Amino acid sequence: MGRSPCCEKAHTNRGAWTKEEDERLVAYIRAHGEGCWRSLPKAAGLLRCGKSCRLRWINYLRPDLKRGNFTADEDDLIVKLHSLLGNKWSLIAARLPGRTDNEIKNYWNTHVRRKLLGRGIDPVTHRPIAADAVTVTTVSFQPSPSAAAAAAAEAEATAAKAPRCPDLNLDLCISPPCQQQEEEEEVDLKPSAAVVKREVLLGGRGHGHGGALCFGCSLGVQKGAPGCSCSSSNGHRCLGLRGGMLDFRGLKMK
DNA sequence: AACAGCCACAACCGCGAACAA
DNA sequence: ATTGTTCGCGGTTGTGGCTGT
Repeated sequence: MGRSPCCEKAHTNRGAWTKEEDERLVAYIRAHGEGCWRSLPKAAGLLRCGKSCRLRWINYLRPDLKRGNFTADEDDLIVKLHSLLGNKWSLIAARLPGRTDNEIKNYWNTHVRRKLLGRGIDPVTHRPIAADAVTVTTVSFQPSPSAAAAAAAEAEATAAKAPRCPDLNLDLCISPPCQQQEEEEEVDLKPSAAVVKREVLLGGRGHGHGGALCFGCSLGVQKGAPGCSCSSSNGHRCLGLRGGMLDFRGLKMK
């Protein structure tokens, strides 16, 4: 059947946005709010596809964007979150107020990656490059809770032997945006106000839940099972993966 | 001053998930 | 249950600016 194109390319502008286009887009969203990107360009009088408008708004025009250089704290947090989440830029961005996934992705590829390589750390595995020849345990998730628990146990055992990020607390809790999470020794994962608005995040579209997520839970361990220390009543839908388990990096880091 | 190479970032593309009909 | 549409994500590309020769 074939996939229908996202827009009629023949009649849309492409490339860099002009100031006028920006102004039109901002004015329209101020007046009508976000949403229905497909019809937005026409309604706003823009010769752009909806996708392009969405990107432009999210990555550049949104009023809550921070812009400017990344701070050392942000830098550090990006590294930690990347070691935990991999290339899940949207999830990482959700924890950095005022930053977009695209911005973080670019920052990672241009600065952080190089910095880690310079320190002799593999930016993919977050391990010393020389140690990469040693076994790499792939954590893959199965629907069976017991298998997931086994995977979690294996992952924890592996982490104990060769932590991917030595200063990373693997009992890290990742909580939905509205979650108050102030536990000791936790990475500060407070959400941005902008992010709160987004449904996606760690609860899936419109399916957020209020519990904190422990590392075991994020690996697919059922609530209450050994290895789970979170307060969620929904053990599996951690990290927004509604239909199944988080394929954590076997879930391969590309 | 002109050119080449590099770098950073904005924008695009393709795919999968979610949702509606 | 199936099919089509829309949205969001991650990878990749294009381009403008900067620096060195």
